[in-house]
Amino acid sequence: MFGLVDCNNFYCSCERVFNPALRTRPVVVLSNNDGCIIARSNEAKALGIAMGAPFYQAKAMLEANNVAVFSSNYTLYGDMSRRVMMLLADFSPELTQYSIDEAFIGLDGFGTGEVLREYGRQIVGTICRGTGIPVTLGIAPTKTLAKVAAHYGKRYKGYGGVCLIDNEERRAKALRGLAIGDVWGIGRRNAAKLERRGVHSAWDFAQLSEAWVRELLSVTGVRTWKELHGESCIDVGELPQKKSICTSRSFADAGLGCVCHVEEAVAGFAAACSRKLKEQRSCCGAMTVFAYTSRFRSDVSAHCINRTVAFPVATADRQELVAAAVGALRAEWPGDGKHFYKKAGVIVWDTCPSSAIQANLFDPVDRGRQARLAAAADAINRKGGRNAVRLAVEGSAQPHNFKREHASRHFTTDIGQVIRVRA
DNA sequence: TCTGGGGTCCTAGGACCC
DNA sequence: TCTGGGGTCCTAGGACCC
Repeated sequence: MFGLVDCNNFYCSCERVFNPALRTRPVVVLSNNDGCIIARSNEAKALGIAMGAPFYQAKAMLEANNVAVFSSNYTLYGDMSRRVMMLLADFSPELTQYSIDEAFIGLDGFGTGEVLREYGRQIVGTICRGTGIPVTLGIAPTKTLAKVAAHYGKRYKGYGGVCLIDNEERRAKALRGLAIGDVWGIGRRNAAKLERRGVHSAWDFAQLSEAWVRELLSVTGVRTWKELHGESCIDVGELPQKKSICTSRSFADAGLGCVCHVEEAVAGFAAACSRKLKEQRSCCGAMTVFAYTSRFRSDVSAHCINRTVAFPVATADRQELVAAAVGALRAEWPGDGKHFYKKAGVIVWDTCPSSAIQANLFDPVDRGRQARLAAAADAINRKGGRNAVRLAVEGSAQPHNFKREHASRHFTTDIGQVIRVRA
């Protein structure tokens, strides 16, 4: 049996933990740059606020309904996620974190029926008491069915946060009541495709023949189909090293028009990629730098920068990545001063473990010197904070062109920002 | 005026090999 | 008049997830 632990409205719940006055108010959290609404409390959902709605369009409505609005605070959410996962790890020898707010756990050997349900209640209760984050647990013989169970667990209070699909009767009932688009692995496109063919519920989908599903949705669709039948075949597994790593951002207002500003941003993205690569102990063989103008505006001239460079030897070196990114941007910069770039980013790919780098006979870089310099810089940054020492081209490293007007504090990671309790 | 930021997997088609 | 039968690798595009 598998359990899926899913934090309810995770970002909103994180904000509520540190601000009890929010418990009776609807809450939303915005994407980077205060662009879109990406998390909603149940009360906000009830107001009809859509996932992904542009903030500026919803603003008046949010104010009218006394909705509390927050810029995203990933420092806080990441730390709260870590706490949830740490508590969860005590309940099962197999834990796979699937996203910032979700994890699968193995539940074989923890009993069946009421015994298992009671164990589930312990899990949910422990996390809620230990972190203040409400969670739902779905339990079923496959991961897809565990997702289905969690779906019902969230909707019906009577389950007490734990929903079990452990027999044929419950499976059939659950699938009959679930819209096909709500099945894990069936996205918008495929849902529409299936609807057109008269498949409206998860149950309808399960009644199709395997060959039919294979024909329409390929092998990934067949895997979902089998999972709905109770045959476990999706392996979420321990996440291996990432094959590509992207760091990108949108810029506030109309965007950036000067090469020096975009260059500063791109240098920062490359530095972030270097850090992410080192965290997973890998190097990259190539990098892509991109920047583009707003895709929503037809009144200004559009332009897209996109350049890929290959490294002679796979690297994660900050200086080397930043230099490559800046060089690529400059090589593609049009120089007519006509464009305002709304978004830019750096993708590193072709990754390999840093223990298995293929050397190059004609390597132009002095690797020994590079490694010593990087080690010294990393040591300073471990002590003095992430960007205590950085490359000049990265600029202030305090990004001023990202909007965060509704930010909460770093309650759990900065001693200067912890909650003060008055006597 | 303003519209997020990450990832993975699969397939088809083209280029190449003998 | 007629023109084979295997393979691999790469890329772009599309689908999905949170």
